[in-house]
Amino acid sequence: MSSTAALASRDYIAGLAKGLQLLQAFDHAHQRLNATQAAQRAELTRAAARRYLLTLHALGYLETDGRQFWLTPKVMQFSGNYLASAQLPRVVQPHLDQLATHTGGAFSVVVPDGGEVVIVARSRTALVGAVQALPVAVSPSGVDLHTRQAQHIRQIMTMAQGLHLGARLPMHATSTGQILMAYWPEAAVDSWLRAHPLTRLTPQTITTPAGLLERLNQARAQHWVHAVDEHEWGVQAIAVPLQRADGQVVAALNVVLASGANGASPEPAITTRWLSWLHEAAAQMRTVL
Amino acid sequence: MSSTAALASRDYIAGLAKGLQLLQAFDHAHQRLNATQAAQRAELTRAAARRYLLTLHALGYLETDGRQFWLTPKVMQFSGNYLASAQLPRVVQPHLDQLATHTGGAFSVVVPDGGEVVIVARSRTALVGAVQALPVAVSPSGVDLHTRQAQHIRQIMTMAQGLHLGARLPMHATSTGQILMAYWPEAAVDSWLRAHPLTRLTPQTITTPAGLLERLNQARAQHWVHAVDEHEWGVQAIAVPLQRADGQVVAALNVVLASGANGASPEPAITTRWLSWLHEAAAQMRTVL
DNA sequence: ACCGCGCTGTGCGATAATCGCGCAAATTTG
DNA sequence: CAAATTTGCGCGATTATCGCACAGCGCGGT
Repeated sequence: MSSTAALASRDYIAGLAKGLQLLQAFDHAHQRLNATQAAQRAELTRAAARRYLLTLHALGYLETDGRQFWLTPKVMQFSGNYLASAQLPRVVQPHLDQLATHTGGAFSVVVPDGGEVVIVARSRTALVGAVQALPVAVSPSGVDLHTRQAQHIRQIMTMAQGLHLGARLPMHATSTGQILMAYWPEAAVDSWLRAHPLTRLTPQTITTPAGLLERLNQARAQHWVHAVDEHEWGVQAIAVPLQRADGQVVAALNVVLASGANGASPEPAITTRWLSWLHEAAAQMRTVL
Repeated sequence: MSSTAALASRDYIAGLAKGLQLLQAFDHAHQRLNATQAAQRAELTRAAARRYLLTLHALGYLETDGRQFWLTPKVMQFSGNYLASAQLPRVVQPHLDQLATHTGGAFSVVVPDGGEVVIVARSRTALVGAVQALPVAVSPSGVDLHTRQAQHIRQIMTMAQGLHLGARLPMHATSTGQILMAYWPEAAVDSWLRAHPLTRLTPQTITTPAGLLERLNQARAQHWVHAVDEHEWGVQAIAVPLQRADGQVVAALNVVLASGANGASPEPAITTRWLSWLHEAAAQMRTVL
C-alpha cells in the first residue's frame, strides 16, 4: 500500500511499473490468470488490470482466450538479450563447459539480485568425466537406463529441475548465496537480515541470524562453502566466489551433487577434489571478469 | 511513425508499451545505452526516455553509472517465470536430455513467436555417445584439447553460441522455422512472406518465395527438413514437427550438427539415423503435449 | 588553456492519457 | 434455475505524462 507510492516522483512512470508488476504476477503457482485474479496479485483495480492485460496482449507478451491470460515465449526475449549482452554469462560459459567436460559435474554461476541469487549460466555438458569413472554401457540406439551412469544422469537431471537459467533462489539456503554474502560488508548483511526472513526449507536450513553469521565467517575464512541439504533434501552444493582482477566478488560458482542416500555426505576427500576444481576454474576466470 | 499510434485505443497503456520498447532496445549490439541513444532506439524524446530509464532503474531492471544504462539479471525473471509456468518447456526437457544422452547430439525445441522462432528448451548434456565413439583422453586436471573428442566438444560449443534459451532466429533460414511453416495454412505463409524479407545469411540461404514454398512443400510431404549452411556456415540442422495428440503442430525439434569441413554434408545414411531418433522422440512427446 | 560539441538534469504549463466508478450482460456455481 | 462472480465498456474527473527550453558539465581537439 505505502511502499510503492512513496517512490512516486516526477521521473517515475507509474504505468510501466504497474505493467511489469502485472507481468511478474505470472509464475509457477499462477500460470493463468483472469482479470480479477491479476488485479488482486498486482494490487490494481480490475479495470486497470484489464487495461494492462490487454496492452500486454497487444504487445505479444501475453496470450489469452478472452478470459484467461498466460505468458508467451516472447518474454524470453528479455532473457535472451541479457544473456547476449551481459559480460558475465558469455565469458563464463566456456569455462563452465570445460569444467563439466573434465569433471562430469553440474556447475552454475549465479549473481545476487534483489536479495536473492539468480542463475545466469549453467554448464551445458556433464558426464564425460563420469563416463570414464564408471562402466560404459551406452548403446547409440538407446535403452540403457540401468547402469550406474544412467542413475547418475537421472540424478543430475532431477536435481536440475527448478534450476533453469533465470531461476531465483534464496541466499541463506544456498551455497552460492552464502559465499556471496560472506564478502559483503557487515552492514549489508544486517540490512539483508532485516529485510529477509530465514525461511526454513529443509530441517538443515540455517534459520537463525547467529547461525548464518557463523557460516558466513567460516566461508570468508576458508573461501568456500559446503551446504548439505539446506535448500532441498538430497542435494548438496559446494561454492566458491568469482572475483574480478581487482578482487571484487561479482558472482559465485558452484557444483551441485547428490547427498545422503547414495552420495556420501560431507566426505572430506571428495569435497577437496571438487574444491580444487572449483578454485582452479575461479582462478582462470579471474583474469577475464 | 504511424504504426504504433494507429493501435492507440481506450484500453491501451502507452506508457507500458514505451517502457517495454525501451527495455528491448538493449541487445547484443547495444549493450549499454545512454539517454540519448536509448531515446533514438525506442523512438522517444530524450526527456521521455530518461523518465523511463529512471523508472526501470528504480524497479531494478536496469543498472546505471549515472550516464550509461544496462540490463540487470532481474530481466531473467520473466524467462524464469515462463520456463516454470509454460507446459511445453517442462514436459519436453526430460525427453531432450534423454535424447542427448543416448545420441550425443545437441537438440533444441523451438516455438514460433512474432514471425520468428524462439528457443524454449535445449538438451543439457551431450557427448556421451560421442565419447564411446572416440578415443577418451581426458585427464581430470585439464589440458586436453587435442583429441577428436575435444574437437567435437568445441564444435558443439561454438555452434551453440547464439543459441541460448530465448534466442530468436529467422524462420526462413532455420530447419525449425521451415518445418513449422510447412504446417501453416497457405494464407498464413503468404502473409508471413509479405511481412518478412528473406534476408540472406549465407550463400545457401533461401531468398526467394518460390524457393521457400518448394522447401515447405517438400517438408510437408516428408515430415522433416534438412537445412545445410542456410543459417550459418558450417552448421546444418535436421528438424521434425512436434504435434499434440490432436495433431496440432505446436513446436519443432531439431538436432544441430557440424557440416562441411569436418562433418559430412548431406550424407543420407547419417541423416536417416538422426531422423529416426528425432521422429521417435517426437512420437513419444506427442502424447504429453 | 581555451573553445566547442554533445550530453545531462530539471522546471513548467499544456494536454491527453489514465483512473475507477457504475451498470448491464454474460458466465459459472450450487 | 437462481445466486454469485465475472466481464465489457462508457464517462467525467484528475493527475500523470509530455516535450520544450535553459543551464551546467565533461571531454576532446587545436
